[in-house]
Amino acid sequence: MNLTDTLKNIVPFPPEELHDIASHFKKETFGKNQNLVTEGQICTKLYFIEQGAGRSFYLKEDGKEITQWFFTEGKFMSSIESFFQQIPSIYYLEMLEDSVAYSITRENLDRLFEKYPNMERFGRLLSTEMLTRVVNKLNALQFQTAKERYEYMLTEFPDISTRVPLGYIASYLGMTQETLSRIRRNDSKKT
Amino acid sequence: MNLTDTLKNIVPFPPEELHDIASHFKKETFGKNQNLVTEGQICTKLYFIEQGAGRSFYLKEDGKEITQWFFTEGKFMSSIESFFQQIPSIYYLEMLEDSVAYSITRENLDRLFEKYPNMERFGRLLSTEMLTRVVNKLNALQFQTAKERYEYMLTEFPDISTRVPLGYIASYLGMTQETLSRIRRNDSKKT
DNA sequence: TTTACTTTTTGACATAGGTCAAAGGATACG
DNA sequence: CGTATCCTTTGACCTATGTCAAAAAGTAAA
Repeated sequence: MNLTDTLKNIVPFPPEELHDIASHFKKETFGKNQNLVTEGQICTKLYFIEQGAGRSFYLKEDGKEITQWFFTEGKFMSSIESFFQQIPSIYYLEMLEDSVAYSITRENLDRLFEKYPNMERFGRLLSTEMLTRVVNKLNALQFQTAKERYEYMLTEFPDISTRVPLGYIASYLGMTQETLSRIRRNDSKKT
Repeated sequence: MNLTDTLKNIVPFPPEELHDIASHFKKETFGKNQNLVTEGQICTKLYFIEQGAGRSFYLKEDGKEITQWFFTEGKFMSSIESFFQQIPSIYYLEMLEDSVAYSITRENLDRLFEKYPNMERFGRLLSTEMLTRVVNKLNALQFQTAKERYEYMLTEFPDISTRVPLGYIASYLGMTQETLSRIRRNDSKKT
């Protein structure tokens, strides 16, 4: 799950472009529970996760954390709206495990967009892919029962359920921790 | 709300590019309740709505229609996943009023992507914009009450509530028609 | 291994919103 | 106009899921 392979898989960049692009990413390591972005900050970087896992979440008025998305190895992570529109983030970005990531700043990314039409294409394909994922979640939330939503989540993030606390998953699915716990109990009974 | 102005507002195309791009769109008119795409078909076109309104929806197993998105004047409409990945659509596209649209095929659009880096950029910006809209809806559905979801909808589609049947809006918001009717009643009491 | 802390499970109860059925209102058409 | 059709509202009742509180299980630190 390294960066250059991931780039190549989406757009067939010529080697020299690929090299130039990759050189604009900077390796960073993060500890478990470390925040990359907090509410109100402008998210200045896009991260590629080589190893580890993270999430985006926001705080409701009553202080409860609502998980918005999970990010794992081989995926790009950012507070998308904040990063692309350079506005204060309403989300926190938090690593859930010790992680290794490669980051690129907005300015550098924009330079790459200017320089390589392939890179524009990459950006377009990445955001349409993300769009279809988000739409899938939307469909799950719009009219499915708590149990069906949990099943959707198992297909979207097959391994996350064993890697993060239950409550994070529950809020991601728009239900309480207690409800999710009960769903799991019934699942294991039947099997 | 015409096509060339909309294009120009998103990316500053030079006039000759703009002209070439616009010439690949074909004017089409549709009657109220006409379907542009039905379930199982591959969506071959992207539509720009100059006049009118439409929606995408899917059928649940029990036959109920679930509205997924509304499209109005000045917006692009398509079964996004089907159009971009050329896979059978799980959604219907339906016009809700007599409408005028400009359509472009996937092949022609791809040619424009090849020809003009500006066009790739346009595609990228369009999909990030759509992404943030979808994320907004997601947040509304994930942890808000029926009433709050209705309020979200009034900001996202200010005029749609007077243009389409109540049931279409209710399913868009993940609630029943009866619930939405009750919410509206209480709203008007208080005002 | 004892202590402290975090996460998950369980139980009792409350409630928002769903379901079903029927009655009103609109709108369109012959 | 009159009648058929569609859309919205209302009422009565029900259920999935939320809330609150406590117990249990798991993990880490000392």
